[in-house]
Amino acid sequence: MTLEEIARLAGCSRSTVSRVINNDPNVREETRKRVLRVIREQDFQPNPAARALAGRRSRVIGLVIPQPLSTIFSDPYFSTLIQGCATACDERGYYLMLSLVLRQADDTYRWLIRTRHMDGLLVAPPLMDDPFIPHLLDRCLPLVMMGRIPGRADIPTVNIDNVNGAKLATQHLLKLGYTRIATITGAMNLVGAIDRLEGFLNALREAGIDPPEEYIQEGDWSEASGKRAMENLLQVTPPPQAVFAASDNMAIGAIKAIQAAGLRVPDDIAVVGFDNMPMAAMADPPLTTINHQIERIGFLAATTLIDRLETPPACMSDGDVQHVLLQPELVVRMSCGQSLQHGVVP
Amino acid sequence: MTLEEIARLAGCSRSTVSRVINNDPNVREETRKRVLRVIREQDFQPNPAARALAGRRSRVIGLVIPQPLSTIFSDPYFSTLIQGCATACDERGYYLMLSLVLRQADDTYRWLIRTRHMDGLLVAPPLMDDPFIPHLLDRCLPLVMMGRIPGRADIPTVNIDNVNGAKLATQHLLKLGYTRIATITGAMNLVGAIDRLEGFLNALREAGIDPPEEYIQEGDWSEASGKRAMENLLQVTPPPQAVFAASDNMAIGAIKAIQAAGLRVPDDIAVVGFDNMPMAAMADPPLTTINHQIERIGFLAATTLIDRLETPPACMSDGDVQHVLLQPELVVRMSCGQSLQHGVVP
DNA sequence: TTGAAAGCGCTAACAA
DNA sequence: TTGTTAGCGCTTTCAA
Repeated sequence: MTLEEIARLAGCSRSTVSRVINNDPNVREETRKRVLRVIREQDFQPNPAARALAGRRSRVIGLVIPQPLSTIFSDPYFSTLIQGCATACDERGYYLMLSLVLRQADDTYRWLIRTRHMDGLLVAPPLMDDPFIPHLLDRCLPLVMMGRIPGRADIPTVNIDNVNGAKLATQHLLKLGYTRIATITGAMNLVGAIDRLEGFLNALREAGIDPPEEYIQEGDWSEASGKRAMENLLQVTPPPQAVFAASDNMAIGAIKAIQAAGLRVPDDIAVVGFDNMPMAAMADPPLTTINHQIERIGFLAATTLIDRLETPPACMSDGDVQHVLLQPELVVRMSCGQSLQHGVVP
Repeated sequence: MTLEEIARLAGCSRSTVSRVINNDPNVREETRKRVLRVIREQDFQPNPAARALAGRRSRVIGLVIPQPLSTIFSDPYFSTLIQGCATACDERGYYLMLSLVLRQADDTYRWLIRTRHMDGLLVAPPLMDDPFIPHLLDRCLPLVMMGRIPGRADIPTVNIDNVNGAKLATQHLLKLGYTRIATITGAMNLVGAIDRLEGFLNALREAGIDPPEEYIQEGDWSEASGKRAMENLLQVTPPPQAVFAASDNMAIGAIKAIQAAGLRVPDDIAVVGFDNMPMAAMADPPLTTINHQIERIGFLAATTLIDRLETPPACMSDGDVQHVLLQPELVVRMSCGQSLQHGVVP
């Protein structure tokens, strides 16, 4: 089944059918209806290869997650993010193609771009000094980052305010009266980890507190790393009264380390996480954390990219680069040592 | 950059360049070298849309996992499987496209097929009574299943011998002297869960044991479900001396339930898992389990599919349908109550 | 509002 | 072993 055959059945020309398929307004309403009926009757779907060749666009969007496959497929964070991207693509008639970066090599990226298999790229999470970015811009492949990318205001981003989120969490601990507050950071090659650490430090600084170096432990977002980091913190004298972990995963690891040492959360040490993943509410004790809309990030990023792709270059001014910054919110549960009198449970 | 331009630079015709790109043997070695040099110099990559249109094949393979996204992206099982598929595709010059099935609806599958975006499909895990399969065969989209599919010898499969794996695990428990052996099954809408239950029952039957109904608890592969199932088993009188869980996830849930009840593994109740995931070796106590090569399943399935795609229809006889069955092996650790005298640690 | 016609960049049959 | 040529099924001017 081809455009030509649909045209014959609908009693019009191939061009008209093409216009209907592409929502061109220059079609008489009656004609449009007739064509749509035939398309439906025949269960017709235009050949994507032919569309891509003639139209110079594939309607495929790539999603690049510069992390090992094992990370992508174990952290529920990515599942949620991908769901958001996929939903937006689906609504707009695009395909989302997860670009599985098998080797973290430079030429993988180049290959990705040269193949021209996709019209644009969604990338997350941003790395510090990602060698990818310059390549992409060279090749003029439209790109939306899910996360802040330092020093490049020319790339559209959709992001949550990590600095402010970490600040909210830390300020809550301060408000509860803790003064010896430690943090377990994410992997420091990621911009998000840097930002969350900054928010933590900002809050303490504003309270006139300068934490000792040993109170800042680096993790890698995983539960195991949170546990290890907490074990280190328990060795410090004096030990912290409260810990802000940059992810729920790590917060839960920290809780386990505390409990394994025979101490109680929050009575002996309070813990706050970040991300409000499903496991946070189920933890024992339920985890106080920072809620943000991960799925929405994916959705907005994909929408932003598709909008860009569908804007004729003529209408696109340089000032149009979008930077969306979503505000997170504090969710108070039990692990910080306070009942549910503050904050919002979504 | 197009074939035509490469041809001009290499001093030959477009067809010759095309032949070089497609590894056609009918090219003089000298010519081939010259063309390859120009291709490399120009960093040329043929336009995939044009290739797909002219060649009627896209070199894209779809991977369909009929499970919720949250499951796909949390169980390390899938990460490993996908890695295998992706590696094989990469080696053979194919793209692997993860088909994210957002809505588990019938028309999603139809859409997937009609779009003709991909040359073939890899599907796992097989469901009992999957409505997908008939659709696929209608549309003649080549397909390889990763897992057994009951009653359809005409579909190629790559699978591990789940029945035998479960039997090995159960026989090991029998050999250690346990007689009251229970099982926690996977989700019973999956063929693999059915098969593992069958292997368990076979082993007991051959030993002349007929387990009470309450010794068979249904889980859903997740740790939480394993915990719940084990809690049920602890209520049964007499309680089992040993438990075969159809996945490591569930085995670890079971261990936690046993320990939460103040009992010890393996002293009070022995536990055996299935899959030999990384977490199995790290569990406390380390988990006796069934090892099989998940990544290899993915690799072989993709290879099988690509071979089929590249076999001219004329050379393909109906008898060629491949059914690969990999044999799993027992890995003895501590959770079954025996030192490392049997079995193989890979 | 519609149709005719010229490609998009490649593959593959056929001819040389 | 190589070149010529006719499409693949669509989008997109341009003209009517």
